[in-house]
Amino acid sequence: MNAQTFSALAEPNRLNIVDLLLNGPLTVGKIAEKLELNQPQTSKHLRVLCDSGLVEVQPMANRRIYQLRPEPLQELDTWLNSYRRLWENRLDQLDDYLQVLQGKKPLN
Amino acid sequence: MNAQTFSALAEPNRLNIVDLLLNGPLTVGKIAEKLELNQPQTSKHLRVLCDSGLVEVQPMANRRIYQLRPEPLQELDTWLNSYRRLWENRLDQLDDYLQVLQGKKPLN
DNA sequence: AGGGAATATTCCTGTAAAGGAATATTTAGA
DNA sequence: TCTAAATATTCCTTTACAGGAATATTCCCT
Repeated sequence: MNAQTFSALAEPNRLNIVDLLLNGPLTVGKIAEKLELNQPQTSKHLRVLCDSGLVEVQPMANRRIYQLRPEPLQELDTWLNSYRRLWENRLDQLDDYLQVLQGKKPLN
Repeated sequence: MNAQTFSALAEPNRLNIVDLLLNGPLTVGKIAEKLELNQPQTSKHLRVLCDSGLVEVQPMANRRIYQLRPEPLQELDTWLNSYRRLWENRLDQLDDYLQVLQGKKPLN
């Protein structure tokens, strides 16, 4: 797992940008406006997100349109696969408990 | 989504610690040994992981045994749910393409 | 070609965080 | 109680990064 992805998402404004771009691509100006950031900071954060691969840019005349790239998040999802058993075990236990409450299973 | 989780995982040594603890709880000494870190740095990283909730500690006499806590990773998984459609769409498109190759579907 | 809008970059400053070295703390055992 | 092992904390230095302000760049439009 690439730590750079975590590093990019560790900054709250950048996390907000990513969450915002989930609704679709946006220009720098729109991002700055919606998150109440000034333009230079927004550009700088977008630069970091670009470098980490979380975002890509498509020039459209005067504007630069930023949109999400799935790959890093996909890698994150794959990485998480190894960890799911941590809570799936606990959910199994909860499931067992619920079955006990319903009288469907004897208590060990 | 809590940015602190990303912040904790953004440091490569800490990410390695988390990956290592997937195999089971370990003492500070064992972690330091396996990752070739010195003891104070290891303790400091574990402190950060504790503060972020990714890890918990259980004192056992002289030793302190660290183990993973599922909750932050679970939250991360939930957060990722919103993003999965980003690549599932692309997989659907790949699936479509494969069906075209097999002559099962007309090309639009 | 010149002006203005949208965006990127640079410079500066303050702050947070990582690593190294030394030291403090806790606990078991003789 | 004294010692040693395991771990945590502190102090110091260096580096990275975020924000603000100013400026540079790019591109459209007239």
